Amino acid sequence: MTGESVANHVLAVLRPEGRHRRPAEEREAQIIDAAFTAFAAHGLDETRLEDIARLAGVAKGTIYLYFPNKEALFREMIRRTVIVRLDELESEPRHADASADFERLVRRYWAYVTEPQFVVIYRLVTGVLPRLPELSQFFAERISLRWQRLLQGSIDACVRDGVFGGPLAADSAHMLHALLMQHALMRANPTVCLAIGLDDADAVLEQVLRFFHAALQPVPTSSA
Amino acid sequence: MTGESVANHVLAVLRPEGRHRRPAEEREAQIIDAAFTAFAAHGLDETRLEDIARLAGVAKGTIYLYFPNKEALFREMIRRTVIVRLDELESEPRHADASADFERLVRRYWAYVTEPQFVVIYRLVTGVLPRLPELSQFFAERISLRWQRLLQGSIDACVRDGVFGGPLAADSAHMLHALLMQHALMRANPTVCLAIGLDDADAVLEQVLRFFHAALQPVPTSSA
DNA sequence: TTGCCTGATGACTGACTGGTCAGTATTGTA
DNA sequence: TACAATACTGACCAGTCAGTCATCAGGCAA
Repeated sequence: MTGESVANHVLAVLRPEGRHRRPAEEREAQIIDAAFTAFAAHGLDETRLEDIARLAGVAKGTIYLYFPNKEALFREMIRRTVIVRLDELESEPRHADASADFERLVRRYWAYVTEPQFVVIYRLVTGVLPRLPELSQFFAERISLRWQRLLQGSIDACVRDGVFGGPLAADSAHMLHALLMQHALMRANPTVCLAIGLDDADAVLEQVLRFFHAALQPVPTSSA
Repeated sequence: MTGESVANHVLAVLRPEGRHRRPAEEREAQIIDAAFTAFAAHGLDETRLEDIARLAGVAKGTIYLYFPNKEALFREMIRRTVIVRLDELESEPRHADASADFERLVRRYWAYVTEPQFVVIYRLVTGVLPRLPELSQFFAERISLRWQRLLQGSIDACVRDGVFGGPLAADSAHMLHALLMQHALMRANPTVCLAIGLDDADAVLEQVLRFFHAALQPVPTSSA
């Protein structure tokens, strides 16, 4: 999940499966992966370091060779998971057609918040806020605000192209963000999902997009 | 916070401050109040039973006379806080004017999710989901779905009165819910709040309402 | 006043676990 | 082969805290 690099893979293949001398990066990745799985399943406090160690195929003490303590491991796990995925997203190319670009951006965002991983991280961070308030800021800057800026830029371009209009378009990214994010979170709850039919992720996205387009119609109805 | 009843207050005043013989209900309320404060500040795991006891002005053992264990206390605290507040909301009267009714309902909802208590409970529940999954269902049914049904009913009435229209109105409560809920959650994050100017709760609500009205304009622009 | 009843107390216990470190296994080098 | 270097191990320790229970004291009936 934290995407072991090709280099590490090569090393891993060259070296025997022996328990020693595995490259530090690979070890760290192993531990981070295990930490994600364990924390996702049980939360920060209910996860035993020994469980993470077992999952990583490593002794408990080994974890302390790479991370000063449990909290630091948690923090680093969050940081890497978020950063790696943002890097992926940043590599996405831009187009000239504002409308198509907007569509692609929104679909990318939707895919991002719809992945199970996202909800897991969101829950973990939310649950741990009183103890690690700086994570809140990190999350806000790295995800919420960054995305909202991207979206607003794309919306503005669409306004220039006449795809969007009306008095609300100038500051509507947070509306779109709210719609997408909240629907992604609702989808993670089976009770809600069943009750209001959010099973089909694509259908939900279409609905949200229709709604957003309706609110930002370029030609106001009451122009009189 | 859990709203000590007047009857309990009277009893409390009549009886001396002595450590014994306080009515059971009052004791429970004391403990629940203290639990809310403590859990809100530190989360489920980082809160010591002794801290709750101290806050409640009670010995640790006393808590076990009223609640079988820490988790049950937590669960009961959530349940009561949510239920009490829903009861308040249910007592709200209905009007004949659909539009005014809608406005009032939305404002009531906004006030509800905007209160600090709501975000606290939301965080606590979110953080503890892997351990207490039934809370998720409880929360969904008691808050999300219940509210969405109320909102949809009001929206439908507005459609009948010609206040709302268009093809999206029939199933738009979850859009409104998403907008309100997510903005309430964003407002709880100072970083986001500062960055996109959500300080003024009233202004945010107006913005959301304008957006929602724009999307559900009764006269579609492209009727051709 | 006496003595029982019962709610309340808080010192205590035992299980649990984050973190440590002396020791072990493996690799590299001479 | 001998020795050095070091990644790794896991038994252990010390601190923590949920939950228990012997004891206490206020209330009340006789």
